[in-house]
Amino acid sequence: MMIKTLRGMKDILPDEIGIWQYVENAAKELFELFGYREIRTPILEETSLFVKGIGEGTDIVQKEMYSFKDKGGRRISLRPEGTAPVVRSYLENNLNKKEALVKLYYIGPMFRSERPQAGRQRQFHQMGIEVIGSDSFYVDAEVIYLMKAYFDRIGLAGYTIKINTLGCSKDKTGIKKELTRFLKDKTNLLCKDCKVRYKKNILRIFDCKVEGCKALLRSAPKIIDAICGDCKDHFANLKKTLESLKVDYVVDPYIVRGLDYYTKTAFEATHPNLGSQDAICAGGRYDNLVRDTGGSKTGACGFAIGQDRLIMALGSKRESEKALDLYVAVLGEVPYKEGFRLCNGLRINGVSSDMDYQNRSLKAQMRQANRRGAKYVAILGEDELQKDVIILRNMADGQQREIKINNFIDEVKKLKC
RNA sequence: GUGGGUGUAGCUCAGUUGGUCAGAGCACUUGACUGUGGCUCAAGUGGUCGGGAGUUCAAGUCUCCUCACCCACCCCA
Repeated sequence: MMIKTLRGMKDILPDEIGIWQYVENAAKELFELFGYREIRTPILEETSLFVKGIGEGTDIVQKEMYSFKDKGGRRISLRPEGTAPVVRSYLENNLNKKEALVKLYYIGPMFRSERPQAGRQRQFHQMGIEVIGSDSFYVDAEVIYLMKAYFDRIGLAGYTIKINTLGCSKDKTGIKKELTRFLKDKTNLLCKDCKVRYKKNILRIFDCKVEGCKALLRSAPKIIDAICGDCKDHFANLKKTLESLKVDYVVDPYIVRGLDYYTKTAFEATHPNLGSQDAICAGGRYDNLVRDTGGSKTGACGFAIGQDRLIMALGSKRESEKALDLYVAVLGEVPYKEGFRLCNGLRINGVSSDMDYQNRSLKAQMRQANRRGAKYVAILGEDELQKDVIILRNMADGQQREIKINNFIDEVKKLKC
């Protein structure tokens, strides 16, 4: 039996790499215009980093992490997300000592051992940004604005930005208590999943799609009513700032991020081209993560774009096959030798060129040149070699002319300019 | 982890109630055009019908098991 990729893991082939390079290059350019600098952290980390950061009770930690012991008996995990590693690196390398506010971005693969489906793989790719070192709502606004600016820049249309606030950690525990009290004698009305959520992560009940649960929650205490004055102001200021930046958003009081570290602002962007996993980007503020990872209390905010889903939403396949400048067609042993030398000479002079390595007929070589999108074909056979020339054929109009072999590379270079 | 669906050529897919069912289109190779691409025409190379058991004179087709993929749930980017 042939060895195949692991479940939920995919090869990205040359024919499909174009769109990946496009979205990555656009991200790098734009993120840097906004003052973010790239950081690359290891794919393997100590398991405890994620247990502390994402939350012990979350599904990601409980059932989705690729965790194992290395030869030294250390418990390590493939990273399931990018924020905790970035925060770890921020602290380990004392980035906060160099600058009060640190703005970072990353692009890379993440791993979660879930059952694959549309828009979900076990190895997936995220492009994320993190701003560490500020409590200001302007940071939240910048992060959301950058997300929007990025989508616009790559030509993505039809997305929806949803925002919400979860309150500070004190508010979060308060809401959980209130909701527990409210649902205490009504748990029998909840769906099967929500009964589990009631015990495990009660805020997620807000997210339930079952009608009975939705109806029940209409009379439940609202997060926005339960949060403190500071958090209310923060959210109000954020909304005002987004409006001044002309960011269209909807307030969705039911988005509740599944990672424990989120506080205050939570947001996501969804797109209708996707299946049921329709979030292409999600993020928010995480004011406790730096402290929980071993640093001092530090405000922070960021987002992660699901690159695989983003590409799905974009739909278009970008041509990745670069057209060849010139194809060298040869006939015979000696011309082959000379053609090979010229072909390589062109390459190091900035002219993309290639040739046949299978001793095929001229017809076959011409066909190949056509398929490769070659603008010119150089034809070299015994006859030409005797005359010390090479035929240069323009593939667009079929015009041919002879060029002295000694001048060939220079002549072709001129055509490129 | 739990459901449902689908596995036939490199790709997209036909294949009737088990009995010329190993097929088509595209792609690829070659030729028509002895050293010149695209268009046309012709020929050709591609398959343990996902894998394994079973029923039968006979299985791509029926039964069971298994694997993979897809979709959905949980959860999430």
